[in-house]
Amino acid sequence: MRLDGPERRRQIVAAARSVFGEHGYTGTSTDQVARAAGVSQPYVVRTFGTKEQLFLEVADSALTELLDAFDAVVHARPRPADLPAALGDAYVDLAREGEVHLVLLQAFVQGHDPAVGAWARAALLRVYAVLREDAGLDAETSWRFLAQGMMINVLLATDLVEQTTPAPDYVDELLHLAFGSAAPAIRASVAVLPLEGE
Amino acid sequence: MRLDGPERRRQIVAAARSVFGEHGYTGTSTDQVARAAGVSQPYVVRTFGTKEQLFLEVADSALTELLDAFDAVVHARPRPADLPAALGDAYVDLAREGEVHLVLLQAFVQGHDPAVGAWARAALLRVYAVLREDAGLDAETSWRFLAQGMMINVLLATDLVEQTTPAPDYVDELLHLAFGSAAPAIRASVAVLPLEGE
DNA sequence: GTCTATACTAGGATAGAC
DNA sequence: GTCTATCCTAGTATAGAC
Repeated sequence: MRLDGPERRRQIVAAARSVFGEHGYTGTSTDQVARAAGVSQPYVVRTFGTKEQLFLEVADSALTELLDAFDAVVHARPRPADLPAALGDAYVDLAREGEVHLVLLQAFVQGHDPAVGAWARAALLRVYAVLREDAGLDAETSWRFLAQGMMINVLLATDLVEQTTPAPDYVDELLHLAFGSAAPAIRASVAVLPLEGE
Repeated sequence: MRLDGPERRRQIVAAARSVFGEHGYTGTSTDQVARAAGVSQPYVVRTFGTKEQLFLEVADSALTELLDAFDAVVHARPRPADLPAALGDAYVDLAREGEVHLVLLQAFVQGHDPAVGAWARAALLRVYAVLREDAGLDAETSWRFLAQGMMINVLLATDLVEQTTPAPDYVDELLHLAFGSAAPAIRASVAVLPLEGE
C-alpha cells in the first residue's frame, strides 16, 4: 500500500513505539518494527537513516505526548491543591493507550549510550522543569510525583499488570496504590494489547 | 590464571553485574562480560550455560545483597518511626559500591521475557513483601518508599549523577532530593567507576 | 514510495585441545 | 579449569529494481 511520506512515517513511529516500549532499544530489531508496521525492514532503515534515529524520534513523540497531557491539565487551572492529583490522573490515563511510559523508561535506562543517554537526561530534566515551573509544584512534591510516576512505569514494564492468575500476594495492593480506582481498567486495557509483529 | 570453580564464578558474576547494569540484558554481549572478567567468551558461556542463566544469577546476587541490607536494618530494631529513614539510608549506601540498583532495574525492564520477566515480577513482589511484613510498614509508606527507590535507580541509570559540567538546571536539586546529604559522595563515587572491558 | 536481494558484522554457542 | 578455533544465526545497512 502506497502512502505519502509523513503519513507512513507516523505509522512506523507508532508501531515502533509499541515494540521499543516492550523490548527496549537494544532488544528491538528494525525487522520487528518493520513487521509491526507492515513494511519491509530496509524501508524502515531507509526512512529514518538508522535504528538510533528512529528510536529518538519515537522517544520524542512519547515525550511530547506526555508534556502535552501535563500542559492541558495546567492550562485548565485547577486549584493548586488539586494540581498534583489532576496531573496524576492525566498520567495514569496515558497508560491506558499508547506505551508512552514504557518507551520513556526504556530511554532512561540507556544512560550510557552517547545519543540516547543525552536525550534521556534532557527529557528527564524537562519533565521535572515542567512540574517545578509550569505546574508550580515545590521541589518535594515534584520529586514525589516523579518518583511515583517512575514506579508506575516500572510496574507497567514488569508486566505485573497483566498478571491474570488469581491475585498472587501483593499484586492487587500494588496496582491499587499505583493506579487508584483506575487499576481494574488499566489492567483490562493493558492485558488486551495486541502482540503484533512477533 | 587458574582459580577454583566457585571463586571464578563469583568473579565473573561481579564483572557481569557491572556490564549488565550499564548496558542492560539485551545490550550486553557475553564477550563484554568475558573481557571485563578477564576470561575468554566461551568460558563464560561454558560456566553458566547461557547468557540468560548468567543474567539470572547476577540478578539474584543483586537482589540478595539488597534484601540483606534491609534485613540488617530491620534486625537493628530502630524505633518504628525511624525505620523508613534507616532503610532509605541503607538503600542509598548500596548505591555507593556495586551496581545493585542498576541490574535490578535492567531486570524490571524485561517484563516481556519469559524467564527474566518472571524473575523480575517475583523480585519486585519480594521487596515489597519485605517492606510490608519484615519492616512492618503500611501500604502507603511501602509504596512511597519503593517509588523513591525506583526513582533513584532511574537517576543512576540515566547517568545524571555523572554530570560534571557546571550544574545544568535542576540536576543538583534532583540529586539532593534523591540522595540527601549523601549526594556529593554518591556523585563522586559513581563518577569514578572504571569503564573496563570496552 | 516501497520492495527484493544481498553484503557484512556481531554475537551466542559448541568442539576439542591443553 | 581454560583457551583457540569455528559454526551459525540474527541483525543493520546498502544497492538497485519497480
